[in-house]
Amino acid sequence: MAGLQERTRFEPGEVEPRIARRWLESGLHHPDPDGTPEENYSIAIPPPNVTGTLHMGHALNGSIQDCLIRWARGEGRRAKWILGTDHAGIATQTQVEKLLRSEGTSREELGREAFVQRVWRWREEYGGQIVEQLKRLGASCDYDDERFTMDEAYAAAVQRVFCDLHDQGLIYRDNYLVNWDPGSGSAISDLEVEQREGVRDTLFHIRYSDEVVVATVRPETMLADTAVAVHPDDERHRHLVGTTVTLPLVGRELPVIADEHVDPAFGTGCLKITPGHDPNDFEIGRRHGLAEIGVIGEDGLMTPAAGRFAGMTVERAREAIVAELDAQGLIVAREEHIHTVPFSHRSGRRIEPLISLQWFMRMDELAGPAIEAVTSGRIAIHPESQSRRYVEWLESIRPWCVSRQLWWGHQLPVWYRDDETYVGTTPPAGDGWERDPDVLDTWFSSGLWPFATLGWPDATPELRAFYPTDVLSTARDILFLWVARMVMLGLRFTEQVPFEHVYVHSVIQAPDGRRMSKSLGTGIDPLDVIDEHGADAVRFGLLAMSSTQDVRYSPEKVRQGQALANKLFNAARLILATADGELAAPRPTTVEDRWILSRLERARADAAARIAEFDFAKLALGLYDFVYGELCDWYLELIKGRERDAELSATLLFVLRETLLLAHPVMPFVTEEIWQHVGGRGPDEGLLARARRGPAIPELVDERAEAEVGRLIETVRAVRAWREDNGVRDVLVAREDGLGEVRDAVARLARLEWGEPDGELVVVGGLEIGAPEVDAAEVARAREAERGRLRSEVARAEGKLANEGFVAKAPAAVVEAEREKLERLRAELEAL
RNA sequence: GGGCGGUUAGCUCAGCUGGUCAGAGCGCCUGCCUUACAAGCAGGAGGUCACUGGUUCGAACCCAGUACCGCCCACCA
Repeated sequence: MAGLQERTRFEPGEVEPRIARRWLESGLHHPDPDGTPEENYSIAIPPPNVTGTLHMGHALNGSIQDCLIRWARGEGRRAKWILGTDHAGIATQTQVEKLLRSEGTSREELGREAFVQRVWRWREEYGGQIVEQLKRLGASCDYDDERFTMDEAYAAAVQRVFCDLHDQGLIYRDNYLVNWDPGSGSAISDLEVEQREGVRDTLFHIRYSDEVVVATVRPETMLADTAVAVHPDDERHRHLVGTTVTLPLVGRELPVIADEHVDPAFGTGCLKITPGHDPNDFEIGRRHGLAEIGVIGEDGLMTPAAGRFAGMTVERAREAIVAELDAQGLIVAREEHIHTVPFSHRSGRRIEPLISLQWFMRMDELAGPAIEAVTSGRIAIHPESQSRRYVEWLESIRPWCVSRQLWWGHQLPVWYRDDETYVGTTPPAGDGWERDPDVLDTWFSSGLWPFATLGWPDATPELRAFYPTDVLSTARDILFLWVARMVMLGLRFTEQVPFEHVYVHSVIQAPDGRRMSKSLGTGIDPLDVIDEHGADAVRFGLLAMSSTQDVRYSPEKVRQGQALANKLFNAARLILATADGELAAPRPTTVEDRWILSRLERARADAAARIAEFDFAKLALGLYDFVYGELCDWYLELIKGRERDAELSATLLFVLRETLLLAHPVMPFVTEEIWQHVGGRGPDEGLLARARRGPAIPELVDERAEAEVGRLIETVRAVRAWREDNGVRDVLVAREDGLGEVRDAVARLARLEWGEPDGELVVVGGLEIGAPEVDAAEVARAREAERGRLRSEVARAEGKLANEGFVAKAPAAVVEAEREKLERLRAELEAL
């Protein structure tokens, strides 16, 4: 390893692989399962899809979680970041099917068993890339204990939960209208449906009888109509209720029913009821006991129930039906209709609602406790505004369709024989049983994530030590899809909340405000950015960008992080070149020592507060401010002229150590690299990642030192600004004015000599400075400008104080402050 | 159709329960190779805080409305 002094720049490309290897070899990320969940710290990573690669969202969330985990380690806690990947049913199956197609074969050709084996093989080969990519980010997950939602033990937990819920009557099989996704050839849950706005369709007005004209954008579904509905209060149609109309093309008699759902103002006020292919109509149908006819099959073709249209595709059938209706003159109007239409989130295909025999999970009984966990505060959601969304969603929760017509996933532990159904974790005895081919919704298995990863249902040491977990950090879009379900299942099966805090982070948008997405070409690959700027820079940048609301990606923040890493590196070089000796308690001997220790103490307290409130942007930016604005700009400049002694060394090394520890959760690589060059580390402190932050020392906060150095800073700045304005570079003579301990420092930084100034006298930053070479007229003009500024400020303050309302109603302290300000301004004006 | 959030310097964003709150980083301008860092240092310019009313002694901050932008939820054919 090269010495620190030979390099003037922090080179992430050289340092990161070396440091990452040391961390991995050290085993620091794999804590022993000792102690209690209260004293330990754990986070279960939102398991990325096995097919996935690292995107900005992962990088942000990884930075957040690693920051929390490393912060906890710095407290000396056993910290476990539970790692694993999700088998991601539809996504993975789709990916492998695509591969098969390119090989000229297909899932069907292979058959189920071979296909599933093929997916496993695919996973061996290509899966889990993302885990390697997390290492690049510096994420200190527990790589020694990686899980997969299809692992044997995990699968057993899934089956167990399914069977238990079935035995408890919460899981049942039913014919129900589901969201059929023609893309994946499976039912999907409500949450996987995206309501797309602004879809243009033709609304056909079709005459069913002299008095009944209905409107629909899906004429082909008329074949499945089983009623016509009108609003019960609709005067125009009330007399029709109880009569029937004849369904054109089919000849079926349809009862006219009355239902509140019908909007009398829409179209003619008559609504065709198609329980088999429309969610609303399905509800109405169930209310009125109507027959449920399915004319569109799961294969996307018209079913035998469609009569002479059977076998046609939906599109063909529509054309044929419209043509026949036209021929009979039954289409009375066509108009363009713009409305919202459901699409599959997975495949992007338009949802085909149809009735299907599926497995469902009743949620009402589970929702209550999950709501209570949040309203009672046992689970805190950050930002708080998200908890209302969570509660409202749970309050109106509907049954969850958990079966999927896929091959890749947890196959249902269900067997059928004739009319018998068997549900159990082991196959039934006897012959003739056939297993249900369906698999479970991926979110069913990931709903068990925080405890199934730790070995549940067995009472493992890991479960005892790390469950419940502390924090669950995630993006907003899976609050319902995943987080709510973990809470429900966690409470049901472990009788504990699965985590105490939910942090909902922002979504990073593309710089132009669009979504970052591969298909839009707006994605930015975090690995590219790591290559270019380093992992510390990316972590800092993403944290600094993060917010409670969505933010645009800003490369400047990453560069700011890179600058900070470099700054830390160089500050360390200076400190280590200046200080010798060992790490020790600080023994401040000067005002600047007391000042930096005071500022450091505040920075540490501030960082702790930011972590506690999940404010990562302020954590990162606060760190930047401390390192740049205080440590480097002032303290390190102040000690440059100073004689080296043991006391200075002690303070420098103390400040360095605590600053590194403070910055480490945000920028682990550069801080670890520096640490390796600090002498006199303790026996357990070979790695910064393992070292413990020193305890808070409130006594280090020193208001007097802060005031004195504050005065110094103000004075130096004023003199520098004045020099710039007047183009004066020479050393100047100034009359010393009660600067006390900081007089020499001011003189050095402002390039002054104390003495009796002669020539033109200027007052700068409260000092009288002799400025021989300055143009007197120029000085006078500057002085006049300053006078003008002060006068207007004085006038403003006077006006305020002359205002009776202000003096009478404003708090005394505010009025007093205004008076003092006025005094000060007047004094300054006087001095000029 | 409901609900939520946003609109502050050229850009990306901070500004807590109203009273030095008009800020930061980047960009821009000026001057510096000052022996940790030129990926640096010092200094500077730049904003009617979306708009319109209101409340208040006082509003970027509170209230109402308007205009854009974004997100979530929703069964109107």
